[in-house]
Amino acid sequence: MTIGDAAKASGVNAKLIRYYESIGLIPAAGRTAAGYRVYSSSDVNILRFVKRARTLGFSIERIQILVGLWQDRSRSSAEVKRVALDHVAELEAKIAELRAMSDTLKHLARACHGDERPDCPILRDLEEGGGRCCHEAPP
Amino acid sequence: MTIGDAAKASGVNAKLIRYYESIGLIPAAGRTAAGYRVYSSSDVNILRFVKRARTLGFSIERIQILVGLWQDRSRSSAEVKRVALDHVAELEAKIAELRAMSDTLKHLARACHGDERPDCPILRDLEEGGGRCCHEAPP
DNA sequence: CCTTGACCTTCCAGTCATTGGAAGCCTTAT
DNA sequence: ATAAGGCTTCCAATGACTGGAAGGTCAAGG
Repeated sequence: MTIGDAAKASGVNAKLIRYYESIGLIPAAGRTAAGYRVYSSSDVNILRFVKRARTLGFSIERIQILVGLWQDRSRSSAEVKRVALDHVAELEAKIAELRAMSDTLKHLARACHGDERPDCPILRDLEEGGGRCCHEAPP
Repeated sequence: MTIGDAAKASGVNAKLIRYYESIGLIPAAGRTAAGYRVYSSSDVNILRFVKRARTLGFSIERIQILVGLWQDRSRSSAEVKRVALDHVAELEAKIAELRAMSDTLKHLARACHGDERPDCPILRDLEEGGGRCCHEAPP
């Protein structure tokens, strides 16, 4: 299989396969006499594993660890679970951060007339730093 | 005010202030005879505006627009609201994406014993591409 | 045999919003 | 006079790709 075939079979872009090889995420592929990379079906399996892990938002660094555990027959499921739960914790933290941003903005947007007049609570919040809110009593 | 004073007053790092100037997000500061940047309190206000907008997750590109609308006395609040709601839509899309990742992983982690044995549903999912799930009947 | 087109190769640059460092000038205090 | 600290510029790196240029290789068709 050439890199194009491996790309089709794995769903990972040929360019990205070369990149993954260059950073050491996947082992260096064999070569033909002309220098073309050659892939086996087990190489494609690794690529698919990586692709699925990226879909679940794992960083390249953690995927390195997961691939290592995957290949290690004497791994403990506890190790895998810990890597996964560390990632879940990061995802939840990010979600909470975005949730707070979105809720604040939705609140401000609801208070904004959205007409031709210039008066706008959204800009007022940005101007004042969002320190206080319409629902809070002054100190 | 020097750039260090403006940084303290606005909460924006001096390095970042220079960067914002270099990309044209904020107007170029005046200079002393020796070439030091000089800031006024209205410059600090712009920096605070930018900082607050970044805290709400707006991209630099959208902040350019928001700063423009903020300075424009003949703006309509509808324009501001549209920029804000576009951003909210992006935030919500990102949240949904991360939510799906997190839920899938939490589900897999719950099914994982997390002990010394190598058997692990998380790795099985990554191997198989997550195409099917333990709750689904085979075709 | 030659050309065309579709592959493959490497290397370099750009994305986004910062952050870090190096080398050198300016100001203030001792 | 000198030391400390702040200021200046420019270059490089981050993560995870993506794009393009310049050139080598391969199979089919004329």
